[in-house]
Amino acid sequence: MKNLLSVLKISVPEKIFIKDPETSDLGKRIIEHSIILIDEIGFESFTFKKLGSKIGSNESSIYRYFESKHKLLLYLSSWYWAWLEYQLVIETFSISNKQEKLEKAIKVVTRTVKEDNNFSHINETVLYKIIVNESSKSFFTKEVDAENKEGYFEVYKRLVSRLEVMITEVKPNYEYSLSLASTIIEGALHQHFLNEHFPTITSCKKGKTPTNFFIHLVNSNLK
Amino acid sequence: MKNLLSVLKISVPEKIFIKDPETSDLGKRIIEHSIILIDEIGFESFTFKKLGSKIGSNESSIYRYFESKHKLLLYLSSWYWAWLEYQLVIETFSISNKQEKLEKAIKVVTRTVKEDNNFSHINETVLYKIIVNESSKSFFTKEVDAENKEGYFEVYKRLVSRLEVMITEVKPNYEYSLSLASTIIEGALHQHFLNEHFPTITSCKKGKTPTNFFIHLVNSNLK
DNA sequence: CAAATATAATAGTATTACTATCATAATTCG
DNA sequence: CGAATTATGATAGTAATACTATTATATTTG
Repeated sequence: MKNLLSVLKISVPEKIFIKDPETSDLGKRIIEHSIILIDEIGFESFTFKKLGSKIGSNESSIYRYFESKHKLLLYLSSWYWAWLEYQLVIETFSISNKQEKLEKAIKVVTRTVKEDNNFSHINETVLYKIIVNESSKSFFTKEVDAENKEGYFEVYKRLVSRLEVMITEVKPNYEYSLSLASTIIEGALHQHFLNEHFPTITSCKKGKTPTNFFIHLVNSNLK
Repeated sequence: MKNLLSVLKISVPEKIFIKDPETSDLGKRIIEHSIILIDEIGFESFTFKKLGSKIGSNESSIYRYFESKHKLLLYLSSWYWAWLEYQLVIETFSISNKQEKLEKAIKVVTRTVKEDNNFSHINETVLYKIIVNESSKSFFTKEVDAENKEGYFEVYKRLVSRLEVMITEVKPNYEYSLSLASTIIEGALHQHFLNEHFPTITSCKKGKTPTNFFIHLVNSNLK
């Protein structure tokens, strides 16, 4: 994976940023440390001023890359979903058995990101924590519909669609494949959150993972 | 329902408020209009100052009821879950067939709140919209664990537990009943959100409701 | 009717989420 | 190489936010 990604670039919708952070050293430091800082203090308390002082740069310089911290969150989310999509595609590509392929897909989209793949400045393990805890704030806004029209959520929607296709392959006449796909992806994040903060309302603990839960759910559903 | 609730009072954990808004006219107006205003402008743009001018009262007076707008959101969420719990209990109480009872329970917790039951100053239809769009912000914070210890999420967790009990009644040896219960409750909100904002990634449209989806899912799962 | 309590009015504070301007450093290109 | 362009930094400023504090005025209760 490391080798492949050294030639590929995770692609995020262009309208999300003013200047592509991948094109400069400062840009990369913005991304790298925004992930760390948001994880540390939470998205609400996160400001460009604080980030600036963390990376020894200026607030105004960060504004040259992102219009607002909301746009930065959109960037991080899109990046994560694109990265997951990439993994989904390569890890299922060569599997011809439909059932097996779907099972692998569920594994990929529901597993906890624990190891840092660090082919880049982005720490995926920490980014994953942000996705679990903060990413929904990127769409629970009054501007969702306008931003959706601008294509800000394309990557996420494409990932759901890819999973949906695999579900439909296994059970062509199933009426709720899209809802099942979106439930798996969002539900896995939610179960991870519950495991960490509200363990009394999740079965996912001691070896029982969200992956186990969703594979079991899908298997008995599509039989 | 209207009659029963005129003697009952929806009970919200006491630590959430400074002064119980149910005990005064101003308090009730705060709740009534905060729901309308949050729905109108979104939780981010909502302020006590704006609410004050809407209800012809003063910012400082609202602070005597709630420490912060975050606490107000916790109040509204708890109120909603308590109201749902109440409906869950009465609507399933007399059903002795376990399968049928569970199905009714899923209906109650996944249905769209469309009609206003207006036994009180609270418009449940609008409150439901807030739950779909804003309520997750009440737990996606750096203070969740501390607030969880204070009991702020008790009502929500109790609702999940009640559903879990009914699932276990139908299939005692099922390993993931808690995760299934939490997935149904959170997942239904998510599907409602998708239906409104990202219709391309949900099957729930034109007569196909989140209720249909989850009932189908659970039925084929627990068979 | 006095005392207690609730509400309103006003002021003040540190911080936020920016925008604008100007200076300086680094890069590119003829 | 030197000029022009572009990127970054420093500073200042603004309206709004999320409060706290104080004092005044209603309203309720005993």
